[in-house]
Amino acid sequence: MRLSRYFLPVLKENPAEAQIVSHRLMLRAGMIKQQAAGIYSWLPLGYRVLRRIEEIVHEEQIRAGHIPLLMPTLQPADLWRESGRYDDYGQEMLRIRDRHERDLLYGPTNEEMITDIFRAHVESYRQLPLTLYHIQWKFRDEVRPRFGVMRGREFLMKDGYNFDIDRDSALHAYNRHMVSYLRTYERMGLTAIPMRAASGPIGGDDTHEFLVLAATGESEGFYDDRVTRLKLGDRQIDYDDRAQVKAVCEEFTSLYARTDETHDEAAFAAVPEEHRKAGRGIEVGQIFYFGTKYSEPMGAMVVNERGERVPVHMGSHGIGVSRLVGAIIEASHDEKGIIWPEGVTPFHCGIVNLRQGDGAADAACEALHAGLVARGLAPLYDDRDERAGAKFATMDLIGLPWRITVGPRGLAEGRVELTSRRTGESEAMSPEAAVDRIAQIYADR
RNA sequence: CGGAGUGUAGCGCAGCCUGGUAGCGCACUUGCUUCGGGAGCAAGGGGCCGGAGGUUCGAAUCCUCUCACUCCGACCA
Repeated sequence: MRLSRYFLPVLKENPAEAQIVSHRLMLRAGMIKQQAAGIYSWLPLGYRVLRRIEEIVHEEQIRAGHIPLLMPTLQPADLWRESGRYDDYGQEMLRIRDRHERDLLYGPTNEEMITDIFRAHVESYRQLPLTLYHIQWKFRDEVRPRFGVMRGREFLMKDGYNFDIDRDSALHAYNRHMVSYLRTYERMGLTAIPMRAASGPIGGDDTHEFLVLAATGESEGFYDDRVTRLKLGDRQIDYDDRAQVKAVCEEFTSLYARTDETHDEAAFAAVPEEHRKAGRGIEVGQIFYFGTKYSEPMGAMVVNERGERVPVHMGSHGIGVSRLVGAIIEASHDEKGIIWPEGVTPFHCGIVNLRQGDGAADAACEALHAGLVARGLAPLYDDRDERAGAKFATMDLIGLPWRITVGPRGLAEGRVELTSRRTGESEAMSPEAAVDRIAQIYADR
Protein backbone atom coordinates (compact mmCIF):
# COMPACT_ATOMS: atom_id res chain seq x y z
CA MET A 1 0.00 0.00 0.00
CA ARG A 2 1.21 3.44 -0.90
CA LEU A 3 0.59 5.92 1.88
CA SER A 4 -0.22 8.68 -0.64
CA ARG A 5 -3.21 6.61 -1.77
CA TYR A 6 -4.24 5.36 1.65
CA PHE A 7 -6.52 6.96 4.23
CA LEU A 8 -4.52 7.54 7.37
CA PRO A 9 -5.67 10.68 9.18
CA VAL A 10 -3.00 10.95 11.88
CA LEU A 11 -3.17 13.70 14.49
CA LYS A 12 -0.18 15.62 15.76
CA GLU A 13 -1.89 16.68 18.95
CA ASN A 14 -3.68 14.68 21.59
CA PRO A 15 -7.46 14.87 21.40
CA ALA A 16 -8.79 16.33 24.64
CA GLU A 17 -11.29 13.59 25.40
CA ALA A 18 -8.80 10.72 25.46
CA GLN A 19 -7.44 10.03 28.92
CA ILE A 20 -5.69 6.72 28.60
CA VAL A 21 -2.79 5.93 26.34
CA SER A 22 -4.46 3.38 24.06
CA HIS A 23 -7.38 5.70 23.37
CA ARG A 24 -5.04 8.61 22.63
CA LEU A 25 -2.87 6.56 20.35
CA MET A 26 -5.81 5.04 18.50
CA LEU A 27 -7.16 8.51 17.78
CA ARG A 28 -3.76 9.94 16.88
CA ALA A 29 -2.88 7.02 14.63
CA GLY A 30 -6.13 7.47 12.73
CA MET A 31 -7.55 4.09 13.77
CA ILE A 32 -10.95 5.13 15.08
CA LYS A 33 -13.38 8.00 15.15
CA GLN A 34 -15.95 8.40 17.87
CA GLN A 35 -19.53 8.75 16.65
CA ALA A 36 -21.35 8.80 19.97
CA ALA A 37 -20.50 7.88 23.54
CA GLY A 38 -18.96 4.42 23.38
CA ILE A 39 -19.62 4.02 19.65
CA TYR A 40 -16.81 4.17 17.12
CA SER A 41 -16.10 4.02 13.43
CA TRP A 42 -13.10 1.87 12.61
CA LEU A 43 -10.93 3.74 10.15
CA PRO A 44 -8.79 1.73 7.71
CA LEU A 45 -5.76 1.23 9.95
CA GLY A 46 -7.84 0.27 12.99
CA TYR A 47 -10.02 -1.96 10.87
CA ARG A 48 -6.98 -3.88 9.64
CA VAL A 49 -5.92 -4.62 13.22
CA LEU A 50 -9.45 -5.56 14.22
CA ARG A 51 -9.68 -7.96 11.29
CA ARG A 52 -6.30 -9.43 12.10
CA ILE A 53 -7.37 -10.14 15.68
CA GLU A 54 -10.59 -11.67 14.41
CA GLU A 55 -8.60 -13.94 12.10
CA ILE A 56 -6.42 -15.21 14.93
CA VAL A 57 -9.48 -15.86 17.09
CA HIS A 58 -11.14 -17.78 14.26
CA GLU A 59 -8.04 -19.82 13.53
CA GLU A 60 -7.60 -20.88 17.14
CA GLN A 61 -11.27 -21.67 17.64
CA ILE A 62 -11.35 -23.80 14.54
CA ARG A 63 -8.12 -25.49 15.62
CA ALA A 64 -9.83 -26.44 18.89
CA GLY A 65 -12.71 -27.99 16.94
CA HIS A 66 -15.24 -25.21 17.47
CA ILE A 67 -17.63 -24.30 14.69
CA PRO A 68 -18.26 -20.76 13.44
CA LEU A 69 -21.69 -19.42 12.54
CA LEU A 70 -23.27 -15.96 12.61
CA MET A 71 -26.27 -14.82 14.61
CA PRO A 72 -27.99 -11.45 14.14
CA THR A 73 -27.44 -8.35 16.24
CA LEU A 74 -31.19 -7.90 16.74
CA GLN A 75 -33.10 -10.51 18.67
CA PRO A 76 -36.79 -10.99 19.44
CA ALA A 77 -37.69 -10.14 23.03
CA ASP A 78 -39.78 -13.30 23.38
CA LEU A 79 -36.66 -15.43 23.44
CA TRP A 80 -35.44 -13.49 26.42
CA ARG A 81 -38.80 -13.63 28.14
CA GLU A 82 -38.47 -17.38 27.96
CA SER A 83 -35.19 -17.43 29.87
CA GLY A 84 -36.45 -14.80 32.27
CA ARG A 85 -33.65 -12.41 31.44
CA TYR A 86 -35.73 -9.84 29.55
CA ASP A 87 -36.76 -8.23 32.80
CA ASP A 88 -33.59 -9.12 34.73
CA TYR A 89 -31.13 -7.52 32.36
CA GLY A 90 -32.18 -3.99 33.14
CA GLN A 91 -31.21 -0.72 31.57
CA GLU A 92 -28.08 -2.12 29.95
CA MET A 93 -30.14 -3.85 27.33
CA LEU A 94 -31.08 -1.68 24.40
CA ARG A 95 -34.74 -2.35 23.62
CA ILE A 96 -36.23 -1.54 20.25
CA ARG A 97 -39.73 -1.69 18.81
CA ASP A 98 -40.34 -2.32 15.14
CA ARG A 99 -43.13 -0.92 12.91
CA HIS A 100 -45.46 -3.73 13.95
CA GLU A 101 -44.93 -2.87 17.62
CA ARG A 102 -42.93 -6.05 18.16
CA ASP A 103 -40.33 -5.93 20.90
CA LEU A 104 -36.76 -6.48 19.82
CA LEU A 105 -33.43 -5.95 21.48
CA TYR A 106 -29.88 -5.36 20.34
CA GLY A 107 -28.13 -8.44 21.65
CA PRO A 108 -25.80 -8.01 24.61
CA THR A 109 -24.97 -11.73 24.42
CA ASN A 110 -26.42 -14.81 22.73
CA GLU A 111 -27.16 -17.63 25.18
CA GLU A 112 -30.87 -17.56 24.42
CA MET A 113 -30.49 -17.51 20.67
CA ILE A 114 -27.89 -20.25 20.48
CA THR A 115 -30.06 -22.39 22.73
CA ASP A 116 -32.97 -21.76 20.39
CA ILE A 117 -30.89 -22.91 17.42
CA PHE A 118 -29.70 -25.94 19.31
CA ARG A 119 -33.12 -27.14 20.45
CA ALA A 120 -34.52 -26.77 16.95
CA HIS A 121 -31.96 -29.07 15.38
CA VAL A 122 -30.34 -31.37 17.93
CA GLU A 123 -32.21 -34.34 19.32
CA SER A 124 -29.69 -36.98 20.29
CA TYR A 125 -26.57 -37.36 22.40
CA ARG A 126 -24.99 -38.78 19.24
CA GLN A 127 -24.84 -35.24 17.84
CA LEU A 128 -22.75 -34.12 20.83
CA PRO A 129 -20.36 -32.72 21.81
CA LEU A 130 -20.94 -29.50 19.91
CA THR A 131 -19.37 -26.07 20.28
CA LEU A 132 -20.70 -23.20 18.21
CA TYR A 133 -19.37 -19.67 18.23
CA HIS A 134 -19.59 -16.41 16.38
CA ILE A 135 -17.88 -13.05 16.24
CA GLN A 136 -20.54 -10.38 16.21
CA TRP A 137 -21.23 -6.87 17.41
CA LYS A 138 -22.85 -6.56 20.79
CA PHE A 139 -24.49 -3.63 22.47
CA ARG A 140 -24.62 -2.96 26.18
CA ASP A 141 -25.95 0.41 27.14
CA GLU A 142 -23.30 1.10 29.75
CA VAL A 143 -24.04 3.88 32.19
CA ARG A 144 -20.64 5.34 31.61
CA PRO A 145 -18.68 4.24 28.56
CA ARG A 146 -15.02 5.29 28.64
CA PHE A 147 -11.48 4.45 27.65
CA GLY A 148 -12.21 4.33 23.93
CA VAL A 149 -12.80 0.84 22.57
CA MET A 150 -11.86 -0.73 25.91
CA ARG A 151 -15.24 0.05 27.37
CA GLY A 152 -17.52 0.90 24.49
CA ARG A 153 -21.24 0.38 24.35
CA GLU A 154 -20.99 -1.26 20.96
CA PHE A 155 -18.22 -3.82 20.87
CA LEU A 156 -17.11 -6.81 18.84
CA MET A 157 -17.01 -10.03 20.75
CA LYS A 158 -16.37 -13.65 20.06
CA ASP A 159 -18.85 -15.68 22.02
CA GLY A 160 -18.99 -19.43 21.98
CA TYR A 161 -21.30 -22.00 23.51
CA ASN A 162 -20.64 -25.66 24.17
CA PHE A 163 -23.30 -28.38 24.42
CA ASP A 164 -22.33 -31.62 26.11
CA ILE A 165 -24.10 -34.68 27.38
CA ASP A 166 -22.69 -34.54 30.88
CA ARG A 167 -20.63 -32.53 33.30
CA ASP A 168 -17.33 -34.25 32.52
CA SER A 169 -17.66 -33.64 28.85
CA ALA A 170 -18.66 -30.03 29.48
CA LEU A 171 -15.67 -29.54 31.73
CA HIS A 172 -13.45 -30.80 28.95
CA ALA A 173 -15.00 -28.13 26.74
CA TYR A 174 -14.16 -25.62 29.44
CA ASN A 175 -10.55 -26.77 29.52
CA ARG A 176 -10.36 -26.79 25.74
CA HIS A 177 -11.44 -23.19 25.71
CA MET A 178 -8.88 -22.24 28.28
CA VAL A 179 -6.06 -23.71 26.23
CA SER A 180 -7.30 -22.26 22.96
CA TYR A 181 -7.58 -18.84 24.61
CA LEU A 182 -4.05 -19.06 26.00
CA ARG A 183 -2.79 -19.74 22.51
CA THR A 184 -4.92 -16.97 21.04
CA TYR A 185 -3.52 -14.33 23.38
CA GLU A 186 0.03 -15.56 22.97
CA ARG A 187 -0.22 -15.18 19.21
CA MET A 188 -1.21 -11.56 19.78
CA GLY A 189 1.92 -10.95 21.81
CA LEU A 190 -0.01 -10.76 25.08
CA THR A 191 0.49 -12.32 28.46
CA ALA A 192 -3.04 -12.98 29.66
CA ILE A 193 -3.36 -14.63 33.05
CA PRO A 194 -6.34 -16.90 33.67
CA MET A 195 -7.73 -15.91 37.05
CA ARG A 196 -10.42 -17.61 39.03
CA ALA A 197 -13.33 -15.19 39.04
CA ALA A 198 -16.85 -14.68 40.27
CA SER A 199 -19.52 -15.65 37.85
CA GLY A 200 -21.75 -12.58 37.73
CA PRO A 201 -25.15 -12.56 36.04
CA ILE A 202 -24.33 -15.28 33.49
CA GLY A 203 -24.09 -17.73 36.35
CA GLY A 204 -22.39 -20.99 36.96
CA ASP A 205 -19.87 -22.52 39.29
CA ASP A 206 -16.73 -22.48 37.22
CA THR A 207 -15.29 -19.42 35.60
CA HIS A 208 -11.95 -17.87 34.77
CA GLU A 209 -11.23 -14.39 33.52
CA PHE A 210 -8.20 -13.67 31.36
CA LEU A 211 -6.40 -10.56 32.47
CA VAL A 212 -3.75 -8.60 30.61
CA LEU A 213 -1.75 -6.78 33.24
CA ALA A 214 -1.94 -3.02 32.81
CA ALA A 215 -2.15 -0.13 35.24
CA THR A 216 -5.20 1.18 33.39
CA GLY A 217 -7.10 -2.08 33.77
CA GLU A 218 -10.48 -2.06 35.47
CA SER A 219 -10.17 -5.40 37.21
CA GLU A 220 -8.01 -6.12 40.19
CA GLY A 221 -6.07 -9.33 40.49
CA PHE A 222 -3.82 -11.07 43.00
CA TYR A 223 -1.31 -13.53 41.64
CA ASP A 224 1.93 -15.42 41.97
CA ASP A 225 4.13 -13.65 39.45
CA ARG A 226 5.66 -16.92 38.26
CA VAL A 227 2.40 -17.37 36.33
CA THR A 228 3.48 -14.58 33.95
CA ARG A 229 6.47 -16.64 32.84
CA LEU A 230 4.44 -19.60 31.64
CA LYS A 231 4.38 -20.00 27.90
CA LEU A 232 2.40 -22.33 25.71
CA GLY A 233 4.96 -21.85 22.94
CA ASP A 234 4.65 -24.03 19.89
CA ARG A 235 3.82 -27.27 21.69
CA GLN A 236 1.39 -29.50 19.88
CA ILE A 237 -1.99 -29.86 21.52
CA ASP A 238 -4.49 -32.57 20.70
CA TYR A 239 -7.72 -30.87 21.70
CA ASP A 240 -9.52 -34.21 21.90
CA ASP A 241 -7.04 -35.54 24.42
CA ARG A 242 -8.79 -34.77 27.69
CA ALA A 243 -5.81 -35.63 29.85
CA GLN A 244 -3.37 -33.48 27.89
CA VAL A 245 -5.72 -30.50 27.75
CA LYS A 246 -6.44 -30.82 31.45
CA ALA A 247 -2.73 -31.00 32.25
CA VAL A 248 -2.11 -27.74 30.40
CA CYS A 249 -4.94 -26.07 32.31
CA GLU A 250 -3.49 -27.29 35.59
CA GLU A 251 -0.09 -25.96 34.62
CA PHE A 252 -1.57 -22.50 34.04
CA THR A 253 -3.97 -22.45 36.98
CA SER A 254 -2.11 -24.16 39.80
CA LEU A 255 -0.24 -20.99 40.78
CA TYR A 256 -2.33 -18.50 42.74
CA ALA A 257 -4.22 -16.09 40.48
CA ARG A 258 -7.59 -14.67 41.45
CA THR A 259 -9.61 -11.56 40.84
CA ASP A 260 -10.60 -9.44 43.81
CA GLU A 261 -14.02 -11.12 43.86
CA THR A 262 -12.62 -14.54 44.74
CA HIS A 263 -9.43 -13.41 46.42
CA ASP A 264 -8.54 -15.43 49.53
CA GLU A 265 -6.00 -13.76 51.82
CA ALA A 266 -5.11 -16.99 53.60
CA ALA A 267 -4.32 -18.86 50.39
CA PHE A 268 -2.48 -15.86 49.00
CA ALA A 269 -0.29 -15.74 52.10
CA ALA A 270 1.06 -19.17 51.17
CA VAL A 271 2.66 -17.69 48.05
CA PRO A 272 6.33 -16.85 48.70
CA GLU A 273 6.50 -13.17 49.45
CA GLU A 274 8.83 -12.26 46.58
CA HIS A 275 6.29 -13.71 44.11
CA ARG A 276 3.17 -12.20 45.68
CA LYS A 277 1.79 -9.53 43.37
CA ALA A 278 -1.36 -7.46 43.24
CA GLY A 279 -2.16 -5.44 40.19
CA ARG A 280 -4.73 -4.20 37.80
CA GLY A 281 -5.61 -5.92 34.58
CA ILE A 282 -7.74 -5.61 31.48
CA GLU A 283 -10.23 -8.40 31.12
CA VAL A 284 -9.90 -9.74 27.59
CA GLY A 285 -11.88 -12.94 27.94
CA GLN A 286 -13.89 -15.12 30.24
CA ILE A 287 -14.98 -18.75 30.23
CA PHE A 288 -17.93 -20.25 32.09
CA TYR A 289 -19.39 -23.61 32.82
CA PHE A 290 -23.00 -23.21 33.85
CA GLY A 291 -24.49 -26.68 33.53
CA THR A 292 -28.19 -26.73 32.71
CA LYS A 293 -29.02 -23.15 33.66
CA TYR A 294 -30.35 -22.27 30.19
CA SER A 295 -31.02 -25.70 28.73
CA GLU A 296 -33.56 -26.59 31.40
CA PRO A 297 -35.86 -23.53 31.24
CA MET A 298 -35.53 -23.31 27.47
CA GLY A 299 -35.98 -26.97 26.78
CA ALA A 300 -32.62 -27.74 25.15
CA MET A 301 -32.88 -31.49 25.65
CA VAL A 302 -31.39 -34.50 23.99
CA VAL A 303 -32.13 -38.18 24.27
CA ASN A 304 -29.31 -40.05 26.02
CA GLU A 305 -28.16 -43.61 25.35
CA ARG A 306 -30.79 -44.94 27.74
CA GLY A 307 -33.53 -43.22 25.82
CA GLU A 308 -34.17 -40.54 28.44
CA ARG A 309 -34.68 -36.86 27.60
CA VAL A 310 -32.07 -34.86 29.52
CA PRO A 311 -31.04 -31.21 29.49
CA VAL A 312 -27.62 -30.59 27.96
CA HIS A 313 -24.69 -29.21 29.91
CA MET A 314 -23.53 -25.89 28.61
CA GLY A 315 -20.82 -23.31 28.97
CA SER A 316 -20.18 -20.00 27.33
CA HIS A 317 -16.92 -18.33 26.49
CA GLY A 318 -16.08 -14.84 25.33
CA ILE A 319 -13.20 -12.88 23.92
CA GLY A 320 -13.46 -9.10 23.69
CA VAL A 321 -12.21 -8.65 20.15
CA SER A 322 -12.51 -4.88 19.88
CA ARG A 323 -11.30 -4.44 23.45
CA LEU A 324 -8.18 -6.42 22.56
CA VAL A 325 -7.08 -3.69 20.17
CA GLY A 326 -6.89 -1.28 23.09
CA ALA A 327 -5.43 -3.88 25.45
CA ILE A 328 -2.60 -4.70 23.06
CA ILE A 329 -1.72 -1.01 22.79
CA GLU A 330 -1.82 -0.61 26.57
CA ALA A 331 0.64 -3.49 26.81
CA SER A 332 2.86 -2.43 23.91
CA HIS A 333 3.71 1.21 23.28
CA ASP A 334 6.28 3.86 24.11
CA GLU A 335 6.36 7.65 24.15
CA LYS A 336 6.50 7.80 20.36
CA GLY A 337 3.50 5.62 19.70
CA ILE A 338 2.21 2.10 19.26
CA ILE A 339 4.45 -0.95 18.92
CA TRP A 340 2.44 -3.71 17.24
CA PRO A 341 3.35 -7.31 17.95
CA GLU A 342 4.06 -9.06 14.65
CA GLY A 343 0.96 -11.22 15.08
CA VAL A 344 -1.52 -8.36 14.81
CA THR A 345 0.30 -5.60 12.96
CA PRO A 346 -1.81 -3.84 10.32
CA PHE A 347 1.12 -3.84 7.87
CA HIS A 348 4.10 -6.13 8.09
CA CYS A 349 6.64 -3.38 7.58
CA GLY A 350 6.99 0.25 6.61
CA ILE A 351 9.12 1.59 3.80
CA VAL A 352 10.42 5.10 4.31
CA ASN A 353 11.72 6.95 1.27
CA LEU A 354 13.97 9.68 2.61
CA ARG A 355 14.21 11.56 -0.65
CA GLN A 356 10.95 11.32 -2.52
CA GLY A 357 11.53 12.24 -6.15
CA ASP A 358 15.11 11.02 -6.21
CA GLY A 359 15.26 8.53 -9.06
CA ALA A 360 17.37 5.91 -7.32
CA ALA A 361 15.47 6.14 -4.02
CA ASP A 362 12.06 5.96 -5.72
CA ALA A 363 13.10 2.94 -7.79
CA ALA A 364 14.58 1.13 -4.80
CA CYS A 365 11.40 1.68 -2.77
CA GLU A 366 9.20 0.45 -5.62
CA ALA A 367 11.36 -2.67 -5.91
CA LEU A 368 11.20 -3.31 -2.17
CA HIS A 369 7.45 -2.86 -2.19
CA ALA A 370 7.04 -5.28 -5.09
CA GLY A 371 9.46 -7.75 -3.52
CA LEU A 372 7.58 -7.83 -0.24
CA VAL A 373 4.20 -8.15 -1.93
CA ALA A 374 5.58 -11.04 -3.99
CA ARG A 375 6.36 -12.80 -0.70
CA GLY A 376 2.76 -12.42 0.39
CA LEU A 377 3.50 -9.55 2.77
CA ALA A 378 1.71 -6.25 3.20
CA PRO A 379 4.13 -3.31 3.33
CA LEU A 380 3.13 0.31 3.83
CA TYR A 381 5.26 2.54 1.64
CA ASP A 382 5.45 6.17 2.76
CA ASP A 383 5.76 7.83 -0.64
CA ARG A 384 4.49 11.22 0.48
CA ASP A 385 6.48 14.29 -0.38
CA GLU A 386 7.41 14.84 3.26
CA ARG A 387 10.67 15.30 5.04
CA ALA A 388 12.37 12.39 6.75
CA GLY A 389 11.41 13.50 10.25
CA ALA A 390 7.72 13.60 9.46
CA LYS A 391 7.85 10.14 7.89
CA PHE A 392 9.71 8.66 10.84
CA ALA A 393 7.29 10.24 13.29
CA THR A 394 4.30 8.78 11.43
CA MET A 395 5.85 5.31 11.27
CA ASP A 396 6.71 5.39 14.96
CA LEU A 397 3.19 6.53 15.82
CA ILE A 398 1.36 3.85 13.87
CA GLY A 399 3.75 1.27 15.25
CA LEU A 400 4.68 -1.09 12.42
CA PRO A 401 7.20 -3.48 13.98
CA TRP A 402 9.74 -3.18 11.13
CA ARG A 403 10.85 -0.30 8.97
CA ILE A 404 13.06 -0.24 5.91
CA THR A 405 14.69 3.15 5.42
CA VAL A 406 15.83 4.05 1.93
CA GLY A 407 17.96 7.08 1.10
CA PRO A 408 20.43 8.18 -1.58
CA ARG A 409 23.32 8.04 0.88
CA GLY A 410 22.87 4.37 1.71
CA LEU A 411 21.86 3.41 -1.80
CA ALA A 412 25.22 4.68 -3.10
CA GLU A 413 26.71 1.73 -1.21
CA GLY A 414 23.87 -0.61 -2.17
CA ARG A 415 22.43 -0.53 1.34
CA VAL A 416 19.11 0.12 3.00
CA GLU A 417 18.43 0.13 6.73
CA LEU A 418 16.22 -2.33 8.59
CA THR A 419 15.00 -1.01 11.94
CA SER A 420 13.09 -2.69 14.73
CA ARG A 421 10.38 -0.49 16.18
CA ARG A 422 10.62 -2.27 19.50
CA THR A 423 14.37 -2.02 20.10
CA GLY A 424 15.19 0.87 17.80
CA GLU A 425 18.17 -1.09 16.51
CA SER A 426 19.12 -0.67 12.87
CA GLU A 427 21.11 -2.82 10.53
CA ALA A 428 22.37 -1.91 7.07
CA MET A 429 21.94 -4.52 4.35
CA SER A 430 21.11 -4.93 0.68
CA PRO A 431 17.47 -4.44 -0.31
CA GLU A 432 17.21 -8.13 -1.22
CA ALA A 433 18.53 -9.15 2.18
CA ALA A 434 15.99 -6.85 3.85
CA VAL A 435 13.12 -8.51 1.99
CA ASP A 436 14.48 -11.94 2.94
CA ARG A 437 14.76 -10.94 6.56
CA ILE A 438 11.21 -9.60 6.76
CA ALA A 439 9.88 -12.71 5.03
CA GLN A 440 11.76 -14.85 7.52
CA ILE A 441 10.42 -12.91 10.50
CA TYR A 442 6.84 -13.55 9.38
CA ALA A 443 7.45 -17.04 8.04
CA ASP A 444 5.58 -18.86 10.81
CA ARG A 445 2.97 -16.28 11.70
C1' C B 1 -27.34 6.97 38.73
C1' G B 2 -24.81 10.72 42.26
C1' G B 3 -20.84 14.53 41.84
C1' A B 4 -17.73 17.88 38.70
C1' G B 5 -16.86 20.04 33.98
C1' U B 6 -16.70 21.23 28.64
C1' G B 7 -19.15 22.59 23.80
C1' U B 8 -15.76 28.68 19.41
C1' A B 9 -12.40 26.17 11.84
C1' G B 10 -10.39 19.14 10.77
C1' C B 11 -7.23 19.00 15.80
C1' G B 12 -5.43 21.80 20.24
C1' C B 13 -6.91 26.28 22.46
C1' A B 14 -7.75 31.99 23.62
C1' G B 15 -11.81 35.48 23.66
C1' C B 16 -16.88 35.33 27.91
C1' C B 17 -15.87 38.09 34.15
C1' U B 18 -16.54 44.00 32.14
C1' G B 19 -21.85 42.87 25.40
C1' G B 20 -19.64 46.61 20.08
C1' U B 21 -16.23 43.79 12.80
C1' A B 22 -14.39 36.02 15.76
C1' G B 23 -8.70 35.23 16.96
C1' C B 24 -3.90 32.10 17.77
C1' G B 25 -0.95 27.43 16.88
C1' C B 26 -1.11 22.96 14.03
C1' A B 27 -3.39 20.97 9.67
C1' C B 28 -5.15 22.54 4.50
C1' U B 29 -4.25 25.40 -0.70
C1' U B 30 -0.50 28.07 -4.00
C1' G B 31 4.58 29.64 -4.90
C1' C B 32 9.86 29.70 -3.79
C1' U B 33 13.77 27.70 -0.90
C1' U B 34 14.89 23.37 1.95
C1' C B 35 15.40 17.94 2.49
C1' G B 36 18.71 11.23 7.26
C1' G B 37 14.04 12.57 13.12
C1' G B 38 7.34 16.45 13.00
C1' A B 39 11.57 22.76 7.85
C1' G B 40 11.58 28.36 6.48
C1' C B 41 9.42 32.57 4.01
C1' A B 42 5.25 34.69 1.43
C1' A B 43 0.22 34.71 -0.09
C1' G B 44 -4.58 32.36 0.63
C1' G B 45 -9.17 29.35 1.97
C1' G B 46 -12.16 27.61 5.80
C1' G B 47 -16.90 29.44 11.49
C1' C B 48 -25.36 29.34 11.92
C1' C B 49 -19.24 30.48 18.64
C1' G B 50 -23.82 22.83 20.21
C1' G B 51 -29.40 24.07 19.67
C1' A B 52 -33.96 26.93 21.03
C1' G B 53 -36.04 30.97 23.44
C1' G B 54 -35.28 35.66 26.03
C1' U B 55 -32.88 40.62 27.62
C1' U B 56 -30.63 44.61 24.58
C1' C B 57 -29.93 49.54 19.55
C1' G B 58 -26.47 45.37 19.45
C1' A B 59 -25.13 38.62 22.24
C1' A B 60 -19.66 33.84 21.36
C1' U B 61 -20.10 37.04 25.81
C1' C B 62 -25.87 38.19 30.16
C1' C B 63 -30.59 35.03 31.54
C1' U B 64 -33.79 30.49 30.88
C1' C B 65 -34.48 25.84 28.80
C1' U B 66 -32.48 21.90 26.07
C1' C B 67 -28.99 18.51 23.58
C1' A B 68 -24.26 16.34 23.28
C1' C B 69 -19.66 14.97 25.15
C1' U B 70 -15.76 14.33 29.02
C1' C B 71 -13.93 13.36 33.91
C1' C B 72 -14.44 11.22 39.34
C1' G B 73 -17.30 7.39 41.99
C1' A B 74 -20.97 2.77 42.33
C1' C B 75 -21.92 -1.53 37.94
C1' C B 76 -19.99 -4.54 33.21
C1' A B 77 -16.71 -8.61 27.33
